[in-house]
Amino acid sequence: MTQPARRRDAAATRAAILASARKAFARAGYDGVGVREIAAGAGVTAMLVNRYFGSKEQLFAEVAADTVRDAVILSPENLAAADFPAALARSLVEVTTPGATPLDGFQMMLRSSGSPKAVELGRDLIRQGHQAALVGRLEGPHAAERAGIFLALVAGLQAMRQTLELPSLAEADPDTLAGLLEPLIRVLIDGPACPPSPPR
Amino acid sequence: MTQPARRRDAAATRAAILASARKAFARAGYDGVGVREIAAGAGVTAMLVNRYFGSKEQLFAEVAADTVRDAVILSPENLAAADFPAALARSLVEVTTPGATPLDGFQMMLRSSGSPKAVELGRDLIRQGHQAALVGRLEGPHAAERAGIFLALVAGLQAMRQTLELPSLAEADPDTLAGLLEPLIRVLIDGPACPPSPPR
DNA sequence: GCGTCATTTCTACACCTGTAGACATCGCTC
DNA sequence: GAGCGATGTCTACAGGTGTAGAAATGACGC
Repeated sequence: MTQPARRRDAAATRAAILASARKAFARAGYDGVGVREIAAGAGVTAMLVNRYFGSKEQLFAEVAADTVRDAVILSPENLAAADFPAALARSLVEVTTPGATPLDGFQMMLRSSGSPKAVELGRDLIRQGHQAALVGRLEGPHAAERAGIFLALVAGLQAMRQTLELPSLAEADPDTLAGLLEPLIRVLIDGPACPPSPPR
Repeated sequence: MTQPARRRDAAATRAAILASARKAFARAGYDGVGVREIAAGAGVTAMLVNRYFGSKEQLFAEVAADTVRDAVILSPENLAAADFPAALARSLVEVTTPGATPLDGFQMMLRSSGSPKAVELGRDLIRQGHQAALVGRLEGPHAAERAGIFLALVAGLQAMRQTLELPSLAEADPDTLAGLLEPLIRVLIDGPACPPSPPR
């Protein structure tokens, strides 16, 4: 199964454990996966996991921090996009597509939400990572709340499309979905442009 | 601790177990709570739970079905409201307020999303319960997708406000939040009224 | 008052969990 | 080639899980 090419390489082993853990945590959540299973996915023994990361909890913390760092929705490209709402809508659909799992961070946190420690960790990571980046990009009042609503939309879509696999969203046409989401996000970012006064 | 008033009452005992399970599942998710804990909350023994419900899984199924039946967002009053989007926004904020837990169904499903069986159950319940009701109320194209997006918004807000307790949403002013959500929901329900062509 | 059945509890069993300590083995350096 | 530290495995342990069967205890009808 696991290629025995790497015989004794601490860095590679560590990375293999991290990768296996990330996949496993995203699939089953903190409580849903055991250390032995993670270790088997990396081709090592359970004890080695604790030897490298101290404990399952610390391993989870490291994985969670990685997922936040690798986030793609609020990437520099998107944050600098000319049409910010459109870029967000497109990324949002891509990132929550059932098959692909480029953004496993949110799903991992949602699936781990039964564990208080995982929740606490996730709150801090999301606040310091995603929310801060988005608030910096928003203008107008209630930036924090609006950023939070956007993050809620991300989390909810992820939950409904990837975790719960609600058919109407999971099997929807990506372009249709993006087309429906774009005006929503536009309202959230630019404000309800139309009722008070037609801009431009 | 638990009042020994009820000595031998099958119906009351069953109800007590259901209530305890509902609270426990909403708090910690399917995997996060044990049968013994649920039983203790109802003042009985663990075995009685299995005797009444067959297994932990069947107990969860019954609890989940109850929460869907008791849902309040898509209540008949809201579905018949003159200003549908406004009513939804108001209920949405109420229902996802951190302290109160009137809608524990979504939170329960989110917290239980590590368990495949719980997920499958939740998908069917949400589809047959909430989504069907909302689709029936929507006009225009892509009603299923739009209903799904709204449900995603509900789930996401619940996750961010009650489960993760993201400060910018959990501690936000309810009226501010409702004011921000209303135009979003309006776009989702009435369509982007302004750019293409004023309907009606 | 007593039999009888529903209601409840006790004991127990495999199984799984995260983690600790002792042991083995590989690979580099001198 | 020998030594030695790093790297990895084995065995084990408490504790917890859901669940099955047997035993006991209550309440009701005759």
